[in-house]
Parts: sequence; C-alpha cells; structure tokens
Amino acid sequence: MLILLLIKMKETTIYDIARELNISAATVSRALKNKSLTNDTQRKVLAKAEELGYRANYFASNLRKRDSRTIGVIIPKLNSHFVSTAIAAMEKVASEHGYNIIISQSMESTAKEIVNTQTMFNNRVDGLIVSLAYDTETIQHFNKFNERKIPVIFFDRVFEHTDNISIIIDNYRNAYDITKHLINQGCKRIAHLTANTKRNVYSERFKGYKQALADNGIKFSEPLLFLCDLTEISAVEAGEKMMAMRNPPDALFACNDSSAANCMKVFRQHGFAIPKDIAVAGFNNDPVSRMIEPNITTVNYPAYQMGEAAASYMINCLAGAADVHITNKLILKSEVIIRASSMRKR
Amino acid sequence: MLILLLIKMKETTIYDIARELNISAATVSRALKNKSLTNDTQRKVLAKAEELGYRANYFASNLRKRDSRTIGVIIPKLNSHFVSTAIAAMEKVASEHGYNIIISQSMESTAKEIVNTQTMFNNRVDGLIVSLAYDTETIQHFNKFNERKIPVIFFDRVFEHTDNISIIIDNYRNAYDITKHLINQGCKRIAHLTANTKRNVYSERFKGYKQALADNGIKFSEPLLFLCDLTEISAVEAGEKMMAMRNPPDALFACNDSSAANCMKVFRQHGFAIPKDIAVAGFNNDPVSRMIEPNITTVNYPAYQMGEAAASYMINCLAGAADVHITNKLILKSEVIIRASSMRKR
DNA sequence: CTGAAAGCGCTAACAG
DNA sequence: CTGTTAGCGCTTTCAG
Repeated sequence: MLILLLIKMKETTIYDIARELNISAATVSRALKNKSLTNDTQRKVLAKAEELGYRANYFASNLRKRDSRTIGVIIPKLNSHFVSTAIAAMEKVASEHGYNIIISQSMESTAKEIVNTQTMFNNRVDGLIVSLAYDTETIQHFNKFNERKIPVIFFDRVFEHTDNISIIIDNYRNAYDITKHLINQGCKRIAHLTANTKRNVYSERFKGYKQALADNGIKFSEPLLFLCDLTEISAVEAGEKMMAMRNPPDALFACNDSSAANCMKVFRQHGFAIPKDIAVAGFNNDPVSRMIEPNITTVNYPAYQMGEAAASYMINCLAGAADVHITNKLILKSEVIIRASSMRKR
Repeated sequence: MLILLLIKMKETTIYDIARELNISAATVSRALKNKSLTNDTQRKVLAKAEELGYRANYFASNLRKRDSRTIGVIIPKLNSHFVSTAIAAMEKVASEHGYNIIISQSMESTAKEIVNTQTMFNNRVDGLIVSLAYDTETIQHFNKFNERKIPVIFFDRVFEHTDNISIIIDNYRNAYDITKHLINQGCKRIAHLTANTKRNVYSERFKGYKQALADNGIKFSEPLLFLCDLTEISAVEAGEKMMAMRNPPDALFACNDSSAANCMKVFRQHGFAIPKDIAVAGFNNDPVSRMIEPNITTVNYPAYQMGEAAASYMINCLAGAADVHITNKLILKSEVIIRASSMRKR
C-alpha cells in the first residue's frame, strides 16, 4: 500500500540565512532592503538567499510595517480598450514607485461594487482608484475609506457630489462640439443614444448635446433620445427603433463607438447610406471606430494619460505630497476626431 | 505656525473586541470564523465588531495560516473580449470557493512575464493560471512553482512541452474546418494571416490550414502566409501587401477577428467586394465580428467556459482532489460559425 | 465551549 | 555597521 504524504514545504526565512552566515536576522533584513551597501555582507546575503531559494514573506513584512504598498482599483468591466489601457498605465506608474495593484470588476453592479469595496478595505489597500458601476447612485460605501483618510480617487465614471478628487475629460464640451459638427454638416434630426443619464459621463454628454441643439435653433425632441445599456443587443434594438420611426433621424450621436458601430450595421441593413442618409458619431476613439467603414467620427479619450494621472496623483497623496481634498477635479485634454461617418459636406 | 501631524489610525483588533466583551481573543477569532454557532457569543462578537469598525487583518491571518487563498493570473493583455471574459469566469469560481485573484499583464513581453512570475511567487499565491506572452519560448520561470508543488495551469496560449495541465480548444481542427469551408466556397488562393508561429494557438491553426489545403489538392504557397504582431497597424500593412500582389488572394483566414476586420477595410478601399472578390474568415467570435458588415465567419471561442474550467481545476488541485499532472490536456468544445463574409455560394 | 500560550516571519527601536 | 529584543494580529494546539 502506498501512502501519499503531502508535506508543506519548509520555507527559507531570513533566520536560515542568518544562521548559515553567522550574522543576525536584522542584518539580513537590512541587506535585503539595500540598507547597508558599504561592505560585502550584502553580497553574501544575496548569494545565500539565492542559494537557499529564499522568498520574501510579504505577509510578515506588511503585518510588521502595517502597510501594504498596494493600490486597489475597482472598475466596471475590464473588457474595453479604455479600461485596460488605463489600467496598464496605472500598473506602470505604481510599479515604478514600488506599489502593487489589485483589480476587481464590479460587472456594472452596485452590489458587487460594494462587496469589492469591502474586500479592498480588508485587504488594507493604501488607496483606492475607482470608476463607478453603471447605476451606482450613492458613494456611502466609500465612507469608511474617507473616515480613515485612505485616499479615494475617481476617474472617468465619477460621482458628482463628492470631495474626493475626480479625474475626467470635459464630456460636456466634447459632446457639444461633436453635436455642433453634426449640425454644421446639415443634420437637423440628431438622435442621441446613451445609457443611464445619472452617471456623469452620460449626463454631461447629454447636456452638451442639448445645449448645442439649443444654441443652433434646434428644439430638443424627446423621441430622439434613446436609452440603452450599451450591450450589443440593446444597441441593435435602439438602432431598429430609429429605423422604425416615421421620420427617422438624419444623424446619430452615440455615447460610445461600439454602439455607434452596432447601429450603423442596422442602418445599412435598412438601406440607409452613411453618412449621406444618416451621419454617425461615437465617443472614445475605440479601435473599432477605425475598423469599420466608414470610420467613425469620435472623441479621443486619453485612456493612458488618465490612468497615469490617477496613479501619479495617488502616489503623491500617499507620499504626503498632495492632499486628496485640495484639488477637486483634474480635467484632461481630449478632442473631437472627424472621420468619414459624419462628413456630408466637403 | 501650523504643524500637521499624520497619525496612523489605530485599528481595531480582535483583542479590542475580546476586552470589551470580557472573553478571550481566541473566542472572538472562532466566532468571526463561524466556528461556534451554538450560543449567542457569536452574535455579540459580530455586533461589537461592527460597532468598533473592525476589519480582518489578512496579513496576520495569512502569516499564521501560511496560506494566502489567492490564485495568481498572468495574461498577455487585458484588453480583449476573450481575456476579460475568461477572467470574469475565474473570479466568479474563485470567489465562490473563498479565493481571491490577483491579475498581472505581461504586455506580451517575456521579460515582464518573468518579473510577474517572481512577484506572484513572493506574494505566495496558492496557484497560478497563465496564458503565455506572444514570444515566450521557455517556461523555466515556472520551475520554482513546480519545485514547490504550486499548481500551474496554462490556458489558451500554452506551452507545448510541459507536464503542467493545459486548457485549450482544438485550434488545429477549427482552423482545418474553416479553411475547408473557404475551399468549399470555391476559394483557391487562401491567404493566412497569423502571428508568431511558435505559440501553440497560432502554430496549430497554421497546421490545420495547411492540412486542409493539402487534403484538397491545393499546394501551400509561402507568399500567402502573412506574419504580423496583430496590432491594428501591422494588420493593415498585411492587408496592403495582399492587395499589392500581382495575383491577390481570393480568401483570407486571419487568426483573429480584429485583424480580419482591419484587412477587410483595406480590401474595400481597394475596391474588392467581400465575399465576392475575397472571402474572409477570422477567429474568436469577438463582438467586432458581428459589428462590421458583412459579419465575419469565425470560430466560437468559449472564453467563459475556459476561465471556469481553469479556475475549477485549480480549486480541485488545491483541495487535493485533483493532481495537476494526471490530466494533461483539457480540450473545450468550439465550432466554426459561418457568416456572410465568406458566403460566396448559397 | 472557552481560555492560555505560543509562534508565523519580519522590521524598527534601541543599544553597543 | 550590527545585534538584541519586542511585537505587528491572528490562529491553533492543548488544557480545562
């Protein structure tokens, strides 16, 4: 009979290194941390550590230091070009400063966002960078961070009424500009496809859209406002609704490029030429906006810079060089990119 | 003069709860862990914990238990529908079993992958789930995990010669089928756009492509093989090269949907109709394959199931119910989806 | 069911 | 520059 014994492998600790080298654990600890560069103790320690397959125990170290050097990131979903680019930037900045990043997805659900918040809290993140879920309406779940002076930075999907810093682009201005552009192309019945108009990014764009109409003598028409959850299915549904109208729109300003693309597909199926019969504009400058024909007029969203800004600001807060409550908003540069999908005049 | 004092806020510990309740810390610990459900000590502890704003200290707990209940995930990049869907599935399975997930991106660089591996190692992950970077050619950096019997599971982008379990789809079969389909549509000069042919996913597809040609009396022609790094720019370049040929291909089988889409754009700019002049097929069933017109024939890639499988298998290994070295390959079901981009006959 | 006590591995005083 | 010592907060025997 064979008996299988699973033994937890003994880990090498700084004490093992210390013993073999006849020095104290404290010295080993210091050598490992580059704190005594003068003599060659350091080299010996490093060599021995390598030899014994030593690996640092962050649990012990963090416990002792009462500091995790970790930044938590909560985002709605990973699967957009915008989000993953922003995270790549955060990761870069953080690791340059010796911070780790832990990520969690709220999957656009406030309930899951709250759970994630609690997990981050228990994991003792030094700071939290957040882009809110689709329908999050209060930010009470971040109170415990504020109470403990753990910096919370919002980016992109932010909360309007908060003292916490928000990193955004000027959604209002860009929406205004892109709507103005459509008007300049001779469009009169401009549909707007958006999501929950409570979330800042969408409400601001909606405001910009309405203001541009107003400033150009076009009355806002409720039936031209389409709300959807931005999934493939609901974008297609919205497109179908537009096509079913007695008097269909002559332009669409969608609040992201994917939905714009999905609608364009529907328009074409109904025999509408783009931009001749209906001009289209999106938002985000997602790769898809350049993949489909005609290329989609959009707003360049500085994802990388936004991630960079969020992480840098966080690091500064943690270093005590900035206070989360002094600057309140950081508005990044962004601009409309005109492409073929909206060019009716030349 | 104002002096700002930053005082690290005192954290509530189980001792604080114990003292206030006149019980021992051990009891509090047990109550918090649902280990004494009988009497109402538990309720009191929970209430007091809430009252004092207690939060568990995972560092202390992990240190003591010598166990992190964390699974590390290393992927090339987050920004694809496939990867983020797979991760969502892993997160779900893991959290159902009380595990956390930490993610890091190799950004398609072997060097960064090695660094990430080391970080995961030091962070004492209980297991590692990996999809390899574009050009990773050895997996020595995972040796230290194998030595310590920390399970390593590869998915999608796996390494051919390893004892570690790999979770994949039948890339060869699907590529064979899709090529066969193009041949059945009357195509004779089928271009293949792929990446590094060393990475399994690409080499297998390439083999399937070649075999389908061979089985149907079509000689493989080197000039019809296009290598690129799958970025937007290089896919467009490849498309241009195809168009510049004296005798351009009459079909394209690209190894992902984005590059297929990017090439289609180029084809159309050169006045080629799809599928009449050139039929197109992609791979992955990415949302973009349904966004562009005509919709792209592709292979349905079970991202969610793959993530689920990887995480479940990992949990089983960690529970001792499975051995990473018994099953060697897990092949998930997948199939070709025929769409308009390749339908030349009816 | 509960308490006492030990120790996980590390770092930061402090002292030499 | 290095060693001694104490303790971070928790879990887990072992006793009672």
